[in-house]
Amino acid sequence: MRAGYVKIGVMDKNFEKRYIEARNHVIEKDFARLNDMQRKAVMATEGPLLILAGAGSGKTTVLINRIANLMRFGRASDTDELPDGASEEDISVMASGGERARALAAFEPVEPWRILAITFTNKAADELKNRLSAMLGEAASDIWASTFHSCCVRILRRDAVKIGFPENFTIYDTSDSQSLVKSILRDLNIDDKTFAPRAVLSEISRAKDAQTDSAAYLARAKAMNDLWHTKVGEIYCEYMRRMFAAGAMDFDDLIAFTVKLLQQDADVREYWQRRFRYIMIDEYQDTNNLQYLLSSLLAGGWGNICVVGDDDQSIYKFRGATIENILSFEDEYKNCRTIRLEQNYRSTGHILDAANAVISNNVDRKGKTLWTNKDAGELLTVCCADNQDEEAQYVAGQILASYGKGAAWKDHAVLYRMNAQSNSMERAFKRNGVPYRIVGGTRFFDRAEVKDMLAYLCLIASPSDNLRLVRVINNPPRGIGDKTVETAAEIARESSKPLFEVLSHADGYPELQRSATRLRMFAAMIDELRAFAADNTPDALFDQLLEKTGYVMALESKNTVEDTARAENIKELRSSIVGYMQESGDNTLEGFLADVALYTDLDNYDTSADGVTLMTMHAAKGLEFPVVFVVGAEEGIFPGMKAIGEPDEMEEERRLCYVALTRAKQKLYITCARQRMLFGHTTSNKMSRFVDEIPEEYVDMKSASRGFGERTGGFTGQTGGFYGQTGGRNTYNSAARREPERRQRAIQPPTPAAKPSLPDFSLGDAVEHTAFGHGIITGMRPMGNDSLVEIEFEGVGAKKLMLRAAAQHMTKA
DNA sequence: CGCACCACAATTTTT
DNA sequence: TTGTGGTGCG
Repeated sequence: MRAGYVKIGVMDKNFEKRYIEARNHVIEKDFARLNDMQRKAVMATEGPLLILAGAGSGKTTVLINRIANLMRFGRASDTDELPDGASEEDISVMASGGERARALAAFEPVEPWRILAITFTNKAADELKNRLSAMLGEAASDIWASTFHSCCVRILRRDAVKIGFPENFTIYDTSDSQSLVKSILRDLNIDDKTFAPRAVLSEISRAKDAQTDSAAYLARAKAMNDLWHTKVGEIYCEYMRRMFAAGAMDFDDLIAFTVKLLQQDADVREYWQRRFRYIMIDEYQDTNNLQYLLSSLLAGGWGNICVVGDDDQSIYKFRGATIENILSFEDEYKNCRTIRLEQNYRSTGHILDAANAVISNNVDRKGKTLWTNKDAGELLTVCCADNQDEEAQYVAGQILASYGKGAAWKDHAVLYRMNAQSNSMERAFKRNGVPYRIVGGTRFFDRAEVKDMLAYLCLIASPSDNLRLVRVINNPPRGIGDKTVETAAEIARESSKPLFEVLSHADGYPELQRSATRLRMFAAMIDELRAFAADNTPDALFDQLLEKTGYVMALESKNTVEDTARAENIKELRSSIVGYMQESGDNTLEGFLADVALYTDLDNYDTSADGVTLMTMHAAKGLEFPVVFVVGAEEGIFPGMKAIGEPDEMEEERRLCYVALTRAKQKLYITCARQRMLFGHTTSNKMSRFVDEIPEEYVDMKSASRGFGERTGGFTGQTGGFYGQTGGRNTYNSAARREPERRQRAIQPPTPAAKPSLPDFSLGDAVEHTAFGHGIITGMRPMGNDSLVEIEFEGVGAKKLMLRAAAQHMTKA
């Protein structure tokens, strides 16, 4: 009981209660569209809050509405306090509703810049920002909605000096770190087989996550007499030394140094703790130790920390996420409230039941059961194909049929465990004329040419960046060989001058005599560009850079398809520079470079283009599609080989399965292949245990096999299917079970060779296609033992299809 | 110094 | 099977 309202309380014991009720009523009205649990989460503003949000339960909606609540009503929805001068009249005004009621209900509305919302990906942060400004307008732009990393960069930009870094520190991405480790290995004469850069880096990363600095790491390894770890410790030390010398931080450092800064500097800590009154963290199940420390440090002032997550969707253990953070949140924050969001708005009943059934096999979880108001919907379809090509053909066939019934291509997604599995899918889609888009693979900022140009820009911005210097010094070729660079680097190290300095005065070193002119010219060019950068905007600098370095010229002179694509990418990079300047209003090169290292998401897929989405199950997290195909459901693929026999790993795979299944809104297919060729070897695997974990009553079993249901384009005529008939869908293993039919099927090579004759279509034929409708064959060219046909479809236009595949979905009209 | 050829390995991925 | 990285030759 606070002094402020005691006098009123004495006068009327009920007043306080009635006031709060009226106030809550007003606030609730603003969030009437939420369900009870969601609203509860929105209105619980004070203190630690754990929101366990199941897949598709409207998590982001809750986050956004919670922020809206804070900004409109402050902590009114979650406090017993009454404003000074609260009166009986206020209650009646609030009861009457309207704008005045809302104004009265507000209790210290929160300024937007006091709210921090942290996500993992730029995409999620952008989505949050967009939805916030849609709901709250202009004021939303002052909310800190950012990723862990960009949040840290903003904090570090202010005080990096306090931990010994220049405020314009550069950020190394993973491949920068890799090259740095590689060059360290070379310089220290360490074998890169026993000390694979990747493994070393992940060890360093783990050390950083545990807040073990390089000296401590090395000391401990030495004390334990562990050779491998000692060597890694040495590499770690050198790595940090060079990072520091270059004024660079890697992704882990951004967080580790921010944590360090906050831990050791009370002024800085208090500044931020005072500033952020409300902190929200999305995808909390994906946080690692450092991120946990960061969040609790930032929340240390007001203690208003709200974490949102789903322990069942924790699928990033391999990159350091510790599920313990969410599992132990309630122990960590004793006065914590926990709210479960279990109503799912995404999927139909059977899909949810299946997902629930699968995930219930995990032991280590908070426990949650999704439910829905929707109908049971269609049964899941599980389909076994003979091999991966047939599997892909089946998927393509189902999609064609679905498209034929009016669905858009982009309503469909194909999810696989490994990127390598996309190949067969891609081929099948090409054969059948299904437009598709692959998400993932090599990202824009990982392309060599883009990295090259960025390296130039980094070098211009900071002369001490040896790593980037080495990358571009002979790119395009300038007659400066590795040997020369090596020698120059040696000199630089011994005289402890920046490498760039040595190049500028190359004539002064006899060892560099031979290429001195070339080195000097390179240095002069960079100097010139640097001078240009001083009084020009980054986009102008970029143009200048392209011209001076001759990079694009070198590409154009080659004139192959790849090089044209590279030139395109460089243009794309230019537009991202312009984009940065427009969006941030900042036109410094340093600003752009800092941003770009964190913004790898440039090829964020445009949802406008209509096409089937192909991606890994990991990449699908957070997305949804009306129709989802989970392919490669085989032991050894999914769950992967590495997980079998490892209970923890298996649980993670199962969570991945849960994520995959819950992506589907209306229809879910699970497919597998009896035999699969992967990495050049053919294997035959059992059906995934995850399929077994789905109760049979939710599943329609099918077997995709040549000779069945060809014309219907998807074996839809075969209800029950092979395993349905035998009732033994839980075990198909050609070694263990010996029905002749099965063996025959497994052995029979389902190659086109088995069908030597081409389907009977010829030039000029009118055809009726499941998906594309009526058309005329306007072209036909033999290709291998197949034929490439060109068909002019009415309303759809010309399509190039492979005859064998197309014939499965086509009749002569 | 550039190019061609061979060996080798290959979950999952964001920042 | 595919992509990458290292080596050896012209």
